[in-house]
Amino acid sequence: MAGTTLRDVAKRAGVSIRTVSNVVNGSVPVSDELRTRVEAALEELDYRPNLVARNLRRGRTGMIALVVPELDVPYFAELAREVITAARAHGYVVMLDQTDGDGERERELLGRESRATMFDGLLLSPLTISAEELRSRTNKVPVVLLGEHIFNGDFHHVAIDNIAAAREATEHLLGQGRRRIAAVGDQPYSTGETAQLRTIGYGQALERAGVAVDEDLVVPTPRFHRRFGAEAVERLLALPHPPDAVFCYNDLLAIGAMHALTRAGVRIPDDIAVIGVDGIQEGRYSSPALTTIAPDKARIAHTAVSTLIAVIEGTAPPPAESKAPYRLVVRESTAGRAATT
Amino acid sequence: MAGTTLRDVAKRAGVSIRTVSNVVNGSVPVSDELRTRVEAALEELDYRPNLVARNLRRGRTGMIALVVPELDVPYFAELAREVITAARAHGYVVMLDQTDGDGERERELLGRESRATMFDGLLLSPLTISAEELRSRTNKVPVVLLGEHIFNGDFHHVAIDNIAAAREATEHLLGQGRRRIAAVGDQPYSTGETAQLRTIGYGQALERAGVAVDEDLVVPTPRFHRRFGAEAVERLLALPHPPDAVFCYNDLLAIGAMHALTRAGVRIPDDIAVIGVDGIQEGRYSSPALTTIAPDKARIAHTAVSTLIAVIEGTAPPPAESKAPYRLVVRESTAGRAATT
DNA sequence: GCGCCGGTTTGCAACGATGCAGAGATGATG
DNA sequence: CATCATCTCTGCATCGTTGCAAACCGGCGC
Repeated sequence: MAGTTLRDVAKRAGVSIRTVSNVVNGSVPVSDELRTRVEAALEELDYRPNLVARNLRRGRTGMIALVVPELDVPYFAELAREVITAARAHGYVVMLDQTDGDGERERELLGRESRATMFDGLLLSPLTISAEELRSRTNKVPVVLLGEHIFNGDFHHVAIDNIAAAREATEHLLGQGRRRIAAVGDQPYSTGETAQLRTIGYGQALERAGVAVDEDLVVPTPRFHRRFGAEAVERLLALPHPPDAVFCYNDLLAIGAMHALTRAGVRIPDDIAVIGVDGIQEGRYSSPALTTIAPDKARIAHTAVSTLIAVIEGTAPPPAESKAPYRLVVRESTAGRAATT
Repeated sequence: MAGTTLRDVAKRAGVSIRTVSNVVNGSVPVSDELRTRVEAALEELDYRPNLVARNLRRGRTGMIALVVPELDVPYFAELAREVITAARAHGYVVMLDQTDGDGERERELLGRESRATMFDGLLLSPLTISAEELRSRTNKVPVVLLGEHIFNGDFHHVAIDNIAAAREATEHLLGQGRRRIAAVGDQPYSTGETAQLRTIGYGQALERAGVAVDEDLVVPTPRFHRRFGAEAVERLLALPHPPDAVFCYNDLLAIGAMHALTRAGVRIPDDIAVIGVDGIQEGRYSSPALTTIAPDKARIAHTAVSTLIAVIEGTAPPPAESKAPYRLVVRESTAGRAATT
């Protein structure tokens, strides 16, 4: 059952192990005669290098780990796709794990029993773990963070400018003449930093437009899932003065929100406009199609992977946050039937 | 940069390497005195076992690979989630890769340069690779197939009964009084086996109901993506006698179809009912919510992982196909506003 | 003919861990 | 008191590969 080893091939070809290795790796010149013999033997025995042994010797595995909260959340699935693609372009493969938003699981990653020694580096999209914990527990494994959760200068990290993105989203709604704009997805507690940034951006836009923030219109949600978007909308519709637009902090919330609005007989965007963040594919084909702030996931993945590999190779500049580009994609949910894309 | 090794700890604690190993693994009894000393040293030096070395020695990596066509397709993302969870329960981690439906990529997996030696086993959701290719190239890596693509007896494989599932979907529509039922997603060429099975089930249901198959209503699509569902519907609506229901071979097609129908002003389900397959979360919050045949992904993942591990450990029965359960989830797209879940 | 050179080929050690068998120490047994 | 069993603890070999440096070889210049 065990595979063919260099030794087997060497014996068969009548050369030293080292020569076979040289042929396989092509790094050192080998005479035509031996090369031919060795190649024949490789073929006959169907040799496959044992990568575990090679990795041990080389001190590199060619694997990075990507850890996201939930893979069935489209944003993370789409991001994972890009990360895998980017990693492949650099000759790396990706081990994928999910934390289910469980802090324990995130901590495990860095603990004694973690598999961290199997990876050259770690891409982490943290949900609940704090900066200090991360700093103290990082076992010298190169880490690049995805998303905004931790923003002190200790880690490389790649994210969009959440404040600006939220501001733009809100301004887009204001530009449509909306004035009672709800914000769905706030998380006013320690691990909700991304959400809090978006609330700040939302507030900035309102302020600049001279619109007062109505606290009733800022609805927190425990997670960024469809059902919480729906629940939030139900609460908003029950207000004495319901909103005329809803800025959801991600597309899933927005889709849940639209679902609830549609059920309630509210017309989108005529009565209430909806905008999300994430640019997931689902939003293109929802009814109505969802306007969204779409981060450039390919760029995020590419930057994150490149940075991580630079850290691995020791050629990285000091930790810094890298702002990823995003764009406003206007579709039916805010623009009426004249929409695009 | 390199981590602390057993040797370092041994030196520090004044014991042999082997003893440290014994403490770490806990397999062999160690006296309290030494244990204490060793544990202190482990702590002080922050020792982490080098898993690459351990794997080399043990001949196991504790990793399995999951290869799907596209991770940004919700079905695969949701399945991947379950696979990762199931694998974790068995102490395995998952390397994830995607083939983009590219046969070359699938073949690479099994080629000389593949990383297969890094995994104990492979879960493959094949899209284009043929049974023969797979058989001839499999390098003794334990493999379990997901989905219906290959169904001869050479491989373990886990899937729903596609014929029966398609029949039930169609029967559900028939049961609603629909008679002109379109089928969207046929793939009448060599690598479209799953689709072909669904077409068979569709035909069976019609036949049993005494409804003739109208070839105009069977629309092939190159892939199972939203846009092809939309395109198919556009073609169907252009027919002299449009359908009164659409059975889409997966949920993404169905969502694309509903999008196109809604845009065309067609009422769902009043004018045309829509049903999909896959039971993705997206369908719960689409407008209208999508009726679907939902395979039990957790079961599929669990069965696949268990089987794979059995193969790895040499305790597996001979290759067989395992039929996974599924259920019909009725929502608004076929049932009107009285829907559930 | 000798020494040196460049290009090949090789053996040995090492990556860091575990399997195995044996060495010590301890206590029980006759 | 000698013998033996038991329990710890240790050293060595090994997993399959690659880095290193030395050995080898034919040919060339002097």
